[in-house]
Amino acid sequence: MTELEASNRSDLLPFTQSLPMALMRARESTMRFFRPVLAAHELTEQQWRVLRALDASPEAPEVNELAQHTFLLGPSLTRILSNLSERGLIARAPASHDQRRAHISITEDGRSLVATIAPLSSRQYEAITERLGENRYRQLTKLLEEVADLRPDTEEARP
Amino acid sequence: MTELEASNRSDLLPFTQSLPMALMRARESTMRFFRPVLAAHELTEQQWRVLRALDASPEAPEVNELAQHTFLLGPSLTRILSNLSERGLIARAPASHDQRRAHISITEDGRSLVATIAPLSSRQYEAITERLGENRYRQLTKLLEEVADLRPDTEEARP
DNA sequence: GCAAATTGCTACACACGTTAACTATATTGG
DNA sequence: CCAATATAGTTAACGTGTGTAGCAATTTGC
Repeated sequence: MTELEASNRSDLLPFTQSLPMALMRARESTMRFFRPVLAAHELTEQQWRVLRALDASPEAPEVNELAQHTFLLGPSLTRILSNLSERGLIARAPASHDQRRAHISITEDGRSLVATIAPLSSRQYEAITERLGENRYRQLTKLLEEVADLRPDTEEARP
Repeated sequence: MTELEASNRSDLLPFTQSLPMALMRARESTMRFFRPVLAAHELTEQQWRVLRALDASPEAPEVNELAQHTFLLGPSLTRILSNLSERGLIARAPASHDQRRAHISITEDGRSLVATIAPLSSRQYEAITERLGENRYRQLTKLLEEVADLRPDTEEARP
């Protein structure tokens, strides 16, 4: 036991048992599998998520829709789309009936990049699943979904 | 099934089953419990981790040691310590035998802030544990530790 | 001893998460 | 019709993660 863990004046959980911390470290570990693959193609994980979503989408979605499917917030997505657009991996087309909206589509360059990275990415997933075991993997994703659905009830100050 | 999930040209997992995504969303959910508490005192989660670690430490640790215990990176910790120092919540003292090192300690103001927030934080942990059930909670933290210990084996280019 | 390598920490660049403000376009109500 | 409101998206500001580079103090190896 180290010095820092020895005392606990404030009656708090040690860090290793703190759920947010444990989640962050676990995510960090899994990302260590993927980051090298993506970095080799100058992509961040979020950029990759966007490309992957667009590649899988049969039609060009609007920004809002894309944000929901990639779990990105508007401002982040705006930046990511600017970046990907400059690199010619995606394209934007204004909606005909509503000038506020824009349809985002993946370009041929974008598609071939996805096709290049996809198998490498899959291999990393397989590596993780193997090490963890399919049972534990399924167990974990199930628990994570439950946690993701948790909401604080003390939403005071609701107008 | 939505449009984006319908097709999957690249043979990849849908987003909701991607482990890094699931971990991120789960963390996001848990943080929704704590953020209001910390925000009320102008603290970020990382700043709170540092204060909590210092409060629990019997002696003033060096920056390196503190980084390990809070799972923060050096550059991040540097910024956080500057911030907390300006606010008078921590103090730095150069090590006597090695001028590169510095010992970080929590001030009385810092301690009283921790004492104020700690019970509120604990209440949020209890809320999460209750909703999830103690069994699931333990199960989850155990799995997360296993995942956190995963390392990619394909560390090519090892000098 | 003193140059070379190492260590502890900081600075900087780039990207994302979050919140709030802002612009431009559409829609609604009187 | 036109003002008031709502919506889609962007911009701005701040803090953090990651990676790289840098500086100063210390240790090492000859």
